[in-house]
Amino acid sequence: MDKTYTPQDIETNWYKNWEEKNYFAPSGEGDSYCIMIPPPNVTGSLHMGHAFQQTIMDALTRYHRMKGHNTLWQPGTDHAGIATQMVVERLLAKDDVTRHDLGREKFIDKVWDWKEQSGGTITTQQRRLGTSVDWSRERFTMDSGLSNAVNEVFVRLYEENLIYRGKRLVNWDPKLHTAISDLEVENKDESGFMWHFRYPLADGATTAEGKDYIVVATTRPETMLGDTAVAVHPEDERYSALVGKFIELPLVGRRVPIVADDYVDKDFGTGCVKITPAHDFNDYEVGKRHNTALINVFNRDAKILKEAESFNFEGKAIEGVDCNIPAGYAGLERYDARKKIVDDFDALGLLEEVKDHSLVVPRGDRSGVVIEPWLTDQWYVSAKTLAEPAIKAVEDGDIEFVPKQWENTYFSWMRDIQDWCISRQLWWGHQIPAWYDEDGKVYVGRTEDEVRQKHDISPDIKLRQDDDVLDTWFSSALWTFSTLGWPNDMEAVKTFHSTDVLVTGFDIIFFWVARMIMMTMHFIKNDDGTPQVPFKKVYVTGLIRDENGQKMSKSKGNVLDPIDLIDGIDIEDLVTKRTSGMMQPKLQQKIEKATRKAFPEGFAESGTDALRFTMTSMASLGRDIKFDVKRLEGYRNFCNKIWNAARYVQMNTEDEQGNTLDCGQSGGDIELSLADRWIVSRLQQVETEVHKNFEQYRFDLMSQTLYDFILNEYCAWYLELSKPVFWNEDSTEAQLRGSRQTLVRVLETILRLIHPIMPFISEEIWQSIKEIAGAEGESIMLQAFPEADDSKIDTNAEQDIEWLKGIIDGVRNIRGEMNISPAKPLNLLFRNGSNEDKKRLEENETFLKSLAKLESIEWLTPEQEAPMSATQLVGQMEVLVPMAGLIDKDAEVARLSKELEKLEKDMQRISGKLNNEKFVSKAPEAVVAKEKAKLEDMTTATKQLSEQMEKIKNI
RNA sequence: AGUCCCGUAGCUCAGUUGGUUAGAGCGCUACCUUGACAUGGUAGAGGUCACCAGUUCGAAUCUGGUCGGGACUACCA
Repeated sequence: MDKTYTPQDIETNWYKNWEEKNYFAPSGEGDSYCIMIPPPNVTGSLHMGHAFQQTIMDALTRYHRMKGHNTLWQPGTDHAGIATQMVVERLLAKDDVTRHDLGREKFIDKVWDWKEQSGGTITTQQRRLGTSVDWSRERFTMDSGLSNAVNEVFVRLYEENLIYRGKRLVNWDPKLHTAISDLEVENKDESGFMWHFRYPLADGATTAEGKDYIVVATTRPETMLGDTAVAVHPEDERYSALVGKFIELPLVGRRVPIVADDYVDKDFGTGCVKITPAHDFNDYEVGKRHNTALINVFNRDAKILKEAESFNFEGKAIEGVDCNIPAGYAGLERYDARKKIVDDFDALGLLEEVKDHSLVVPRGDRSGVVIEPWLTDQWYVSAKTLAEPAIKAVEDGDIEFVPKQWENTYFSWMRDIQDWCISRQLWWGHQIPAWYDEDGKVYVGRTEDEVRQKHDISPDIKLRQDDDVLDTWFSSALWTFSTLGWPNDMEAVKTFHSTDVLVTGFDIIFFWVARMIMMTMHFIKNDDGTPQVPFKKVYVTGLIRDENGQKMSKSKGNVLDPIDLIDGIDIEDLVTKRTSGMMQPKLQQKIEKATRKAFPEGFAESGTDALRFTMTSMASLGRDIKFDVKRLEGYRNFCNKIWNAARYVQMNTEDEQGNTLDCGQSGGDIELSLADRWIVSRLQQVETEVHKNFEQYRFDLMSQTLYDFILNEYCAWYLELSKPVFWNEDSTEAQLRGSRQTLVRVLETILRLIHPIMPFISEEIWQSIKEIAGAEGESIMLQAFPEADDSKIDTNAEQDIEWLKGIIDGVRNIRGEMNISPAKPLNLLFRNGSNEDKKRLEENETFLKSLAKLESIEWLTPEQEAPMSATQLVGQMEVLVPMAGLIDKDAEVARLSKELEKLEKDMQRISGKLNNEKFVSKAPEAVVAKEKAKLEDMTTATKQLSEQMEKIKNI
């Protein structure tokens, strides 16, 4: 092994080796265990969230593989309809070409070209993380197999009347020219205005107050061109006489009825609401109840039409409705139209008031523009039916969320689920398998041929396939079974479905998790016809945030690239990376400043293992993670520590020529030291703990357990305790063999324990010690995961070590507080010890002398006068360090009084408890006994220490 | 408006069914190049567990409320 730990030297090599040897593929033996990767967007690159989630998935995968399961971690990417189309369009725009110039087919070819060239970015990056996914099974949502599954699902749902087509209001993105689902709309608080308009009453009607107009308030004046009613509350006395009468819509001149509807809030504004059913979701419902027309005034760019279009609620165009658009409006963009409407009302004296108003504005999550509710023909999945069993599965515990509170989120959405608009007016995606004849009649089938056959359509009748494609999430919803070969090849489905756990973020519980549950349960059934869930557990991770708790985003310039943390990056490159492509110089400066302040030196190389360990150590449940680079540094040092511990092991299991020494791998007498028995005992407990942590998805606790054991027990104590054995010329062969064997086997077990989290360093070290550890095999990743053997738990050894540590810590404390050089050997005196103490000292004198750096140890009899000493208590036993020439009197007095003060405080608290009648009578006996024992110990300790202090004071 | 989460050391966080001397990492202070490791070691300082009330012999932990921070959903034109 090299003297220094350099992760770069080992990581990529081992990954290549594993992948080439096909270790990631399922073994074909044992119970199956399967995780489906949440398919990253093919346009994407690796971010901290991926690193976090994939670390967890890989840890689970490696753990189960080592436990002997037939383990599959299924990789792949999704085609990201809008995002990908936008990327390619942007590239084309550089050459001044639009997708319309190319036409649909050529454009799609371009997208595939792009995918071939750049779509692999994220999978290359994933390999750097050490992910043990089965690359031979990699899938892409636009692959023929998955596309086939999409078609199949669409056709079957249509045949079951669970997919339908209709003219409805949708969330229309006027920039991208496509419908989007309600989930893709981000509602943001923004400030705007509330305009109060006077609408003149028709036919000479007047209000109760005698006015010849009523006042409506709106935040979107431009929609008034499409008003088809004015609504008031049925119980609003101010207006009850007007219900059934009309207003005359200003500018337009249309007669519009006044209707009563309890959607209206009497107390809000004037209590009168203009109703524009074709441009507002609430108004749509009101209009429907009163059977008004739907009047659309916008084109797909959200510009005003020359003439409005009228429809009924069946979506049919209707005649006889006044569709007049006043002069000067046609072609105006919606905000220009708004301004003109307001100006025109003002000019007519109909603008009563303008107020500042904060409102919620819907924006497209991709385009960022304001979404327009717009009347179009779209395809929908009727979700209610599908949601029912999906809700039940979680209620019954067939699917469990970890942590559980996310089930609330899931239920609240599912119980009020809306139909899902699945058609998108894009080119990149799964084109909807529906065909229209020349009369516009629709036929749905897997292929055009199937449609013709089924409906007996002669070849000379022209059929045109629907132009639209399906929402990307529609194909993602099939991910757990489409990737396994459904519907054609069911073998892998039978083996691996239901999958075991889904690891994902809460941000896509609705988008993906819920829809996957619905689709899967509808299509995948057990032999007895009961639905199969897509996964049994959903482990919901927190979000990774920046050092200030902000969400990471490119536009904020606060993203961390996991690869930069692994490889390191200097500050100049980091600044360049974060500010490149920024349009605003001001923002650029701000980001540069913040970056330089947060990371003045950039990042040092940490390696994948350290990053992964950092991820798991922060993975507590139900909490976002403020990523702290300092933690990463700490765990990089931890890796270094493991590396050096392994070097120590190697140095003590080889002679100077590099020949391996006898570690008992081929038999021979073995004698174990106290330290050996202790570390083996502790190891069993750690193993049990790690299994438990995996079961409960407590990767943070697992990391803590491993960190603590490796650093504070194996390295800090055990390795030190092994030195006296190896350095003692009197050690027997059996003793040497015993300690060497323990040393190397515990290390080997540690490596297997950390392997799921730190695959590279564990493999690298394992390879160099496997033989002396008596292990066989090509790779640590195929070894068995350690299982605890309770018969190796040795309570006596643990207590003896505690005793030993107590003395050593005591001496170290005196050295530290008294400023005695660690190099100075001390003469130690013991007094007031029990037989147990005496026995322990006899057995462990060499350990003590070596670790506490002692010259000599002597017992004093109780009556023997001790020289002036610094004192520590171990139980009742006094450990004395004579002061002559070493110890400052005042310092020792200060140290003792500090100690006494602490004791006093504790004693007060405890005796308070014990004097409480109720505590003694009601608390469990064991608790009372424990408190009593404590108090007794403290009383003796106080007595001993204060006597000691008096003596020193009186010198 | 509703639902949920969080508030523990200077910072980032653990603390599993109520009983600990409330822990870890980083940072800080002092000392130490000792034959795995200065990417190290040893010792130390640092917390009225946001606040109030209640349940209990006993509360960081359970209940209710207050304050503060955050997330999601739904929104009144």
